[in-house]
Parts: sequence; C-alpha cells; structure tokens
Amino acid sequence: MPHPLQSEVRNRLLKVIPQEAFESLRPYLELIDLALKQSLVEPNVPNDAVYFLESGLGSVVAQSSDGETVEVGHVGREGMAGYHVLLMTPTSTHRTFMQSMGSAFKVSVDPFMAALEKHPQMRNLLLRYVHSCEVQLGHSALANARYNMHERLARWLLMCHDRLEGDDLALTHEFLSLMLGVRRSGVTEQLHILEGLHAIKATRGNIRIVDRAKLEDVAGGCYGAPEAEYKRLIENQDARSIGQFQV
Amino acid sequence: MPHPLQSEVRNRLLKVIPQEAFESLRPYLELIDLALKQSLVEPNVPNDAVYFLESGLGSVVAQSSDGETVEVGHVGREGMAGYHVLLMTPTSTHRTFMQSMGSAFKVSVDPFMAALEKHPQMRNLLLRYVHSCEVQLGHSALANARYNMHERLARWLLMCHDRLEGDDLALTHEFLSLMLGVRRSGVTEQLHILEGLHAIKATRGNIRIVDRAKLEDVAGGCYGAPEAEYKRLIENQDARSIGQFQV
DNA sequence: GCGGTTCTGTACGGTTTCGACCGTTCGCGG
DNA sequence: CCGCGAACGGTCGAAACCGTACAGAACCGC
Repeated sequence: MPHPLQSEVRNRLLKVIPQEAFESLRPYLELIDLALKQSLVEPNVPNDAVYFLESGLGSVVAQSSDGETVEVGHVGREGMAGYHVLLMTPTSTHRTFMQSMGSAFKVSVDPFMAALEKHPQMRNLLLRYVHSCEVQLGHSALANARYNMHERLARWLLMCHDRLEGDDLALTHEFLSLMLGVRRSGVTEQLHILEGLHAIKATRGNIRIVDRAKLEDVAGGCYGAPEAEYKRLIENQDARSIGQFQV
Repeated sequence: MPHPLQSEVRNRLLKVIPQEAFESLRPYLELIDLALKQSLVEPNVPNDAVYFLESGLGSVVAQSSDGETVEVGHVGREGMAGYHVLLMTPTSTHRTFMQSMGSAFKVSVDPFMAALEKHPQMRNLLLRYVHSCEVQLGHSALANARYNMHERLARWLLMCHDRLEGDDLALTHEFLSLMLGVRRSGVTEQLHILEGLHAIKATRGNIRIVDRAKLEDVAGGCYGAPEAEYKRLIENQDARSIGQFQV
C-alpha cells in the first residue's frame, strides 16, 4: 500500500484531514513496520520523518540530565509521532519509541512541512492534536503528583487499551515499572490486586483487560480528561468545520 | 503605554518577533495590571485574549475531575498566557492565574489570530515557545514521578527566580504546598533544610534566594532542561533566522 | 530435554510522605 | 495596644513506596 486511499488508512488523523490535503501527502506516505523498541524520535536529534501510526503503540519518555526517566505520553493510531516539527523545531528533548510493535505511514519532514504550508486546515487540525497531547502531558504530571500507584497503573492500562486492538497487552512488570517510574515488585503487587478485582488477567508477559469499567473505577479522576479533549478537538468535527478556530 | 515601541517592552517574546509583526500587533497591545490570584485562563472557558507578561508570575495548573490539582507550568515575562489559541482551540483544560502580581500586554484573540495569519515568522516563533512549554510539562511529570520533595522544591524556587526580578519571592508555605501537591508542613521542613544550607532565607510570607548555585545543586537533574530548550529556540535567534525551521 | 535467560512472586528493613493535630508567632485593623 | 486571622513550627502514628535480595516458574534456543 504505497499510495493508500484515504478510506483505507486507519490512522485517525489521516482519516479526518481534508481530502485535498491527504492527496498532496499521499505520494509521500510510506507504510513501514515498526519493531518492538524501535526508536521514532531520539532526544536532541533532528528527525527526518514523522509517523502516523496504523497499529501498535508508542511511548513518549522524558529524561533528565542525571538519567531519570518516566513516560509522559502515549501514541497510537489516534495520533502521530514527531509532532514537534509542527512546533517548528527539528528536535525534541523527549524520546519516542515503540512499546508494542506495529506499523505506520512514514512521511519525510520536507514534504510534510510543504504540505502543512499548502493546507492550513490540515495544519490546524494537527495543531489541535498537539493541544490534546499537551493536556496529556499535564495530566501525567498531575497523576504522578497526586495519585497512588494503583490509580496510575489503572490509568496506564486504560490508555494502552484505548490505543490497541483487542484486550491483550504484551507487557512485563519490569517495563511497566519503568514507564510509571516505580519499583518493579510494586507493580507486581498492584497487578495482583487488580486481578483480585477481576479487572485484569495477568500471565507471563501479558495483561488481559477483563473488566474495563472496573479499571476506570479504580483510576477515578486520574483518567479521562485528555481523552475527552481529543474527542472534542479531533473527532467531533464535521467536514465544514475541520481546522476552524471554534469551540 | 498604550502603543509601546518594541524597544520599550520587556516581554521577551514581543522583543524577538520581527519588527513588522510587532507593528501590526501594536495597536492592539493593551497594558494592564494583573492582581494577585487573577485568573487569565479558566478551564474550558473560551478566553477572549492572550497575555504577554511584562512582570509578575503566572501558574498553569492541571485539575482532575475529582478535584486534585497541581501546578504544571510557569509563565513570566519570557512567555505568554493563553497560548492554546495558537493550537487552534479557544479553550484549554488548564487554569492559568497570577501567582505574583504584575502586568501584561493583553491582546484580544481576534486581532491576535489575524496577526498570526499575516506574519508566519511570528507564528512560528510562538509555536517554538509552545514547544518549550511542552518540554516544561514533560519535566513537571518527570519531577513529580522521580524526584523527592526537596529537589522539586528547589526546582520550583529556581523557576520562580528565573521569571521574577530580585531575589524575594512572596510565597506562603501553604501556597507552595498546593503548587507542589504536597503537605504544607512538609514544605516547612524542607525550607528549613534549605535555610540550613544558607541557600534561602525564609521569613513570614517571603522567601529570599540567597545562594542560587546551592539551590541548583540541590535540584540536580530535576531543573534545567526546559530552560535550555527555551534558550535554544527563542533566545539564540538572530534576525535572519527568526521563525525558521532549523536546529 | 538441557542450560541459560527472563519474568514473576515474595520478603525485609528503611525512607519518604501523609493526615490530622495543636500551639505559637506575626502583623494588621480597629 | 489589643484582638484576631493568617502563617508557621512541630508532633504522632500510619501509609505508601523504596532498594535489595533471592528463589521458583516460564520460556527460549539448541
């Protein structure tokens, strides 16, 4: 699928951009596989392409000068990786890598920037996506400051579940602990509790979401705000109003 | 100063935008006083203006549906409040209010958006500012996840100090605890420790920064990355390269 | 089916931070 | 100069979480 039709793509951003914008991007859309742990954006390295995910899941990670890291954002097929080029910088301090393998339409930066220039409606829509990512970042900060591990864990599982097909998440406790910035065996304990509630079913290297409603219950106010903002700004758009400045 | 000259403004963003962009904004710049606790952006309420701070300090706060809050960003005269309109949404979920009184050039949204349209270089520069705010948000999340209270407190004091003139910060322990999302008496204890190091001098309702280097020492890797990104993207700009997409 | 590797379960002691208090001190308005 | 509300200093037990360690279980390649 080197030159996909807009109706064939699954990425939600590509799906909602105006048709003529999609057409001008189309010759540059290159469908590629993304391996587990593959890096899409390296910190402080100019990236030569942006990625509209079709499947799989990416993590955005912040890193401090003394080596501490934590995940601050998720990217699935609702979004794109490398959006900092929309903010006119070829580099970011955040790393983006594949947490769960998948595929994406890769677009080189040059034609991408040219298409933005040519299609303000697309540009504006993508900027709105950037805003929803801002909200996500803010709520990651809030979650880390004010919620306990089990609430953050539930939030994290929900965010994965939102972005992947099926109810199985291929994750190890170790990986989860890195993402949440907590101790590995703490994750093990909390997963047992969630399993006790019959919200999830954990096996080696896998977590199955059994009862999403229960997870949302556990997460409480920790989950939801960025998702609502995404819906408001991206999904609740009819053809006329795409990329307009409006409520 | 209803129609200031560019050389007279102190806001760093207004200072570095191209002259012709400034001129087109100039008739709409209204210098206003900002009272303590005055709100500049209410969550989920369209704001009718953006604010280029000339003095004072604003806080950006994230709030969850069950009422938990924490500060996720700072705005001083290096920045602007209400930048989400650049991302094509008239509302944000974050609140912005004055933590320390001051003044700002207020610009109504309509002429502001028109000026953006007309002056892509200004738009691009401001988008780069948005990126530096993203980094700030990410590092707030990182700080809350991976650093202890004393490191976060030092970071917070440094960020205030960066944005205000003089070495005195008019803050109560109670306010600090709200911003950091910790217990009030915990702040008291940590301030005593910082005072023991002769890094600060605390009096009722006031904290004086005595030894900035010591504070940076305490903050460690918790502080610095967003500030470096701001310098890279906003300050290290010569007249030719303003708003260009480059390293 | 064997050996190595990765992942998970569990334990222990220690640190950080919390929540809820209460008493003291400060400084302003009357 | 007195009274009162706001701000500060400090305490107690409890909860959350950490670092470290180790053993068993599941999986992988050969």
